[in-house]
Amino acid sequence: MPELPEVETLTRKLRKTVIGKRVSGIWLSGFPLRSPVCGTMASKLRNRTVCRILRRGKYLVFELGPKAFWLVHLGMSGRLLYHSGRFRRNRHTHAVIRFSDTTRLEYRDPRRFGLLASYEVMRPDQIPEIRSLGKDPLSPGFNVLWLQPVLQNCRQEVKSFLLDQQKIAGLGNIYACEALFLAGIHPKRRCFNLDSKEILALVGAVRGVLRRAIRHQGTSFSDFIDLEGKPGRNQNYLKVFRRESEACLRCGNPIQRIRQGNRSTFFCSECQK
DNA sequence: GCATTACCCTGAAAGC
DNA sequence: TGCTTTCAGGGTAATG
Repeated sequence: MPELPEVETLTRKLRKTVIGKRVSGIWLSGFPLRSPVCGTMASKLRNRTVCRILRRGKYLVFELGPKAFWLVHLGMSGRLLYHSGRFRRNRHTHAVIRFSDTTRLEYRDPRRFGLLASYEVMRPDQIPEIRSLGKDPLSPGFNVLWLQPVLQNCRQEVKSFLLDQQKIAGLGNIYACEALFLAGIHPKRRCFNLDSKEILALVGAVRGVLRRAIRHQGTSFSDFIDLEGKPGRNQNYLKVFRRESEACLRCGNPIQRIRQGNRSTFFCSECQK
């Protein structure tokens, strides 16, 4: 399940691999993903050169010259794989970008929750999906000064707040659970009830879990692998996520699991108040 | 207007 | 062993 650290890991590897390459052709499966993939995408991007690759929240944005952007979201199970030799498409391959040097970039997505789209806009922030995103938690603007008034006006449970991409862009279930544990905040606490000390702890915890995960090249349970097919290592460092009934690494009490908004939440009822 | 819920999808795991 | 059911979760439309 690619969240910010996994997409950031991919972005960094893609920059080293495909920047400067010219697209000579695009193959599309024709299957719909989160929404249908527009067939004109291939003609819009053909003969263009990848000049910049950005990450915004969990989105990858490829800039291919003036007024040509390729937007990629990996959803739950999406993968981007780089091939310098021969490879076989499988039933979950939904796009293959062929470069003029014969290397290829393959998009696979078994559950088809991802998104592929092209946009003719001047800047990435004119792409609707990007425009609606909230604050990037690794940006300087993600701080107590910004977060405190936002939380004060919000009645949501803090875990649901952290998953809301229109508020904070890039956190998913794994890192929301981990950040709340690190900050010592119960996931069902209402946002407006958090005090300034807790908000300060939350800002630090969110940044901390994301930076650590990027250092470990992302978290891999079953889905995430990088450009060369290698898994991340951060699953070995998680404190609560998918550790139901196991001992809390801080106090020894069993980790609990509850359902919140159709998602599993893992937490320690002793350490998180 | 805001918060919550249901739905899309397929592979893996659990249950029978 | 093999079939059926359940679960996982990101984003969004529908509902409360």
